[in-house]
Amino acid sequence: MNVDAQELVATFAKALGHPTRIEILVFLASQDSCFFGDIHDELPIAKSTVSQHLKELRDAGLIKGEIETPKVRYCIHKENWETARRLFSNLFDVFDGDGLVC
Amino acid sequence: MNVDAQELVATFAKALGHPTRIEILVFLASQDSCFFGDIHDELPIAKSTVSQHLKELRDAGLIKGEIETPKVRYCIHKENWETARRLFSNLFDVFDGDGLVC
DNA sequence: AATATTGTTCGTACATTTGCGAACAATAAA
DNA sequence: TTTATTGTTCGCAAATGTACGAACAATATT
Repeated sequence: MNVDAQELVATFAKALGHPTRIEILVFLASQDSCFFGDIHDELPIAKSTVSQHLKELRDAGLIKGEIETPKVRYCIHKENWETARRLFSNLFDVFDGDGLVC
Repeated sequence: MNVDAQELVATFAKALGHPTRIEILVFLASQDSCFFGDIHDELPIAKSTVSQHLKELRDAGLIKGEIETPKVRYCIHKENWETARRLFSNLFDVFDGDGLVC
């Protein structure tokens, strides 16, 4: 696990570090249809706040948003999702849990 | 992945969401000896800041700290580490990547 | 052209995070 | 008892995060 990988996993983790964003991701993963409105309907918060959370997930690379005027379809960013899966897997594997004094 | 699990994974993710904390965890995982001073020596930041990061990791349950006067030994919290590993694994598994329009 | 629909962006308020040095507490050593 | 060692806690400053409603932009509908 090199420094770049550490920074990347920290970036992903930061984006995952809010319950609402986890909820959004789980919802996206369960849906074929994933317009902004569908996501907003699932959540008890203002649409501007939903939009902000989506932007953070997008900036981190975990989701994609494409305009289908006048709607916006959001979805998991497949490639980066797999990258994140692998990075977290690697992170948790750095500790094997045996042979250490602690 | 129920709501409790989602909140817990968000808590873990938040704690993991800083490069310094990732670095600390990777270092702890690689060391038998893991006193505060050893961690501080690895990092280019003030000891008060290191202490804060350690507190966040401890509050999230990812590490344990035990006093061995006058030092403090830190280490991975094995059980919670495995819990986190499983939760992240479950999270990434919610998206199978096939059969979705996105 | 006026209106409706869908989301984003803006402006604001408040809370949290990050970082530092100084001060402190607890024990060990001189 | 004084001094040194080891970390934590405090107080502060600056940056970032969270949430809201209002305003806006882009297109579709009437």
